[in-house]
Amino acid sequence: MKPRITLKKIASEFGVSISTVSKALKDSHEISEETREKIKAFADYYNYKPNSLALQLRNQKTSVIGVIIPEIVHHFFSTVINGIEQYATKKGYNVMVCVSNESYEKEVSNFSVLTNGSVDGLIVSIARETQQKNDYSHFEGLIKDDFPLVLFDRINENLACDKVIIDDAGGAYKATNHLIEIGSEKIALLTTQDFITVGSLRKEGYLKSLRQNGIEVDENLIYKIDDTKDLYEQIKKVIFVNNPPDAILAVNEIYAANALKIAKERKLSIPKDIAIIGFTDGLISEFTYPPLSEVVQHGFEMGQQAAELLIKRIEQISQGEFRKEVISTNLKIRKSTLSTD
Amino acid sequence: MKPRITLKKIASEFGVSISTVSKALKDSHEISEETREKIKAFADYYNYKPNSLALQLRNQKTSVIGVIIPEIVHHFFSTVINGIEQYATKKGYNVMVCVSNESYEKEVSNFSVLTNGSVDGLIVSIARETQQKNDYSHFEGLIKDDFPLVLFDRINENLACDKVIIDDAGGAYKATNHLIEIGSEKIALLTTQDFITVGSLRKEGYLKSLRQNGIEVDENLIYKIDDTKDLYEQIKKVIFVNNPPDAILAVNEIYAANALKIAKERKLSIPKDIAIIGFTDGLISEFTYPPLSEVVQHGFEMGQQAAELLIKRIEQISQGEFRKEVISTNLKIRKSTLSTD
DNA sequence: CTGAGTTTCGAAAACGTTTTCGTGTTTATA
DNA sequence: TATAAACACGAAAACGTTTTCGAAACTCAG
Repeated sequence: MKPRITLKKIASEFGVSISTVSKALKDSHEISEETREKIKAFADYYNYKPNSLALQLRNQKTSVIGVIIPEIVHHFFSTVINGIEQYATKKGYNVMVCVSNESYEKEVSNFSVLTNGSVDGLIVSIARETQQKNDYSHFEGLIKDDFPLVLFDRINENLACDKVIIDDAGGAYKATNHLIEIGSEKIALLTTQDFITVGSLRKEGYLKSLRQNGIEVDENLIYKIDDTKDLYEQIKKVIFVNNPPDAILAVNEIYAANALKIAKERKLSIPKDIAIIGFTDGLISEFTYPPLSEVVQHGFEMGQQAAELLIKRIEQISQGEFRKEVISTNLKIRKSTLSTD
Repeated sequence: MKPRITLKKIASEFGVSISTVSKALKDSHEISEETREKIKAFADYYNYKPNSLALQLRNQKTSVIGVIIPEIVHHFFSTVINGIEQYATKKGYNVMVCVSNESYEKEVSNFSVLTNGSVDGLIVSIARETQQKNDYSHFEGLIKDDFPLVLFDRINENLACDKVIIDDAGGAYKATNHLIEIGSEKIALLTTQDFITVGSLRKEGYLKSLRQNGIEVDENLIYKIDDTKDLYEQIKKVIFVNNPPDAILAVNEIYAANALKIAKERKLSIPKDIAIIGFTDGLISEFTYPPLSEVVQHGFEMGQQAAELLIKRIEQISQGEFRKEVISTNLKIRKSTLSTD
């Protein structure tokens, strides 16, 4: 690669000092019209652009925000990134993305790479393994130094930083209410293991709705899916039983889509025999048969919010007092819960 | 944010020079055991880590690779990023992602932001608008300076740089052959507008298969979908006609899924009345009813290949002679083309 | 012609690091 | 005891930029 042209080279070209060149290029009145013009012409010709590393070092500011997510091949997370990216770009920031791959160790290593001066702040959604280990020392280190940090979706309540979550409990509550309204009585919940915060929050919303509607909670109807094992087999056990549930609330799209598929394999009519609704963020729901009703999670807004909170921290527009933004959900009713009687 | 600790601060703490501290921390034999130990202990206690900006500036190397993609909320592209990220991480590089949003202007601005010293090289998939305008001056500027650059998927043949594409023509050829084998005679092609290279390559494969099998090409069966307009309405015109095709090859998953949905709305039996296969990269195909057959594009491998090519350029392992890697596709046959007679 | 003011530029510090080279002190050897 | 070698450290340059401050040189009024 050809070395880029620098102030020094331009300076030596004209036998002037570096400072003169710098000022000339910034149209400083300190430099004579004549000198200015010739320097600018030359710089222009050689397509001079200030080296951003040098600027970042001098200004002690990178204008880059780091994002660490558990996976990137995931509609929800990529939607959030999109929101982050868009807001960041608008504010003159760039985005550096790292993937923890749900691994504690990779998350820690991402932390150490990103927080050595290369980014002004960090937006993180916590890896599964970290939630499982319940070890947040890498976060605490940053927090101690007041490093700008925003958590989203997979958060930890005890960490002192800005957070943005979706209204998990509320969404599950609304969805369960909806199922009850259409006449469901035996509603199974397909949720994650307990240590995944969003899973347990959604479970709470489900429980709240049942209680309010006077439906007794049956623990046997609550299935905690292990994401590291075969989903299909686990969900099969929900539906291929003697007395299957008449409705399913799934905490994500994949669980819901699998449930739908399996229900059809069991020749159940949907939603007549079994209604299905999922927390869904992707494109699957629209194209299943019947299309899946969903709790819509507004990932894009979430990303924007996260970026806004972070940038306000970085630029010291907000100080002290950490905020927790809750992105509300809404129901999109499709044929999987809409009985067409 | 608390300022991070630097060599200078450590030096002044012990009344030694910066160089001494630097050497001590690197276990240089030049420094006495005693001095070394106390400096290391102190640095450790204050969690010293070298400022990466300073290192990058000094070493003239950022160990960051920039990626510019048209969209990020897109299964294929995020899969590619995943491949890039994984390979890059393995080689000690970080990834900076920018989204052009299919816009020429944003692509150009991404270029100028990323190529001012903040990345060692660039991996790009060209924006739709750029392909339409056919203006590649921003690429040519980089190429003139031998800036490490790799194009993937949406490439331009005339640009002198490394490229990695999938075997678009081959995939379409295989898919069309498959449709013919199962007895289809009137095969519609749902493709993109001509300026999208992958679309036109896939069309070529389709045409080749038809010709080889002695089927006359009917231009009326080739539908060029405009992505900026309503897909559903456009695809409806393919199927809600007097004599609908008995097979459809779609150049992406969304077209295929829509076609499937619409065919069912028209009460066509799949694959009996109409077989459908798509170039698909996402999760939809598995969950439609019937599940969609697909030409599998190996996005992850593509990302890895792109990263490998780029890093070899950056590290001057490869020089001159640009390479063009072709990632082969394979067919995944599902019920949408598998007649179960 | 002198003093003040203006114009035009350069030196140097600063950001944080690494590395080469030099220098002073101590130790060992003849 | 003189000399060489080993040891322990510091100064300074380099990466590329911005900015403050100082200083020449020039202009102009009195």
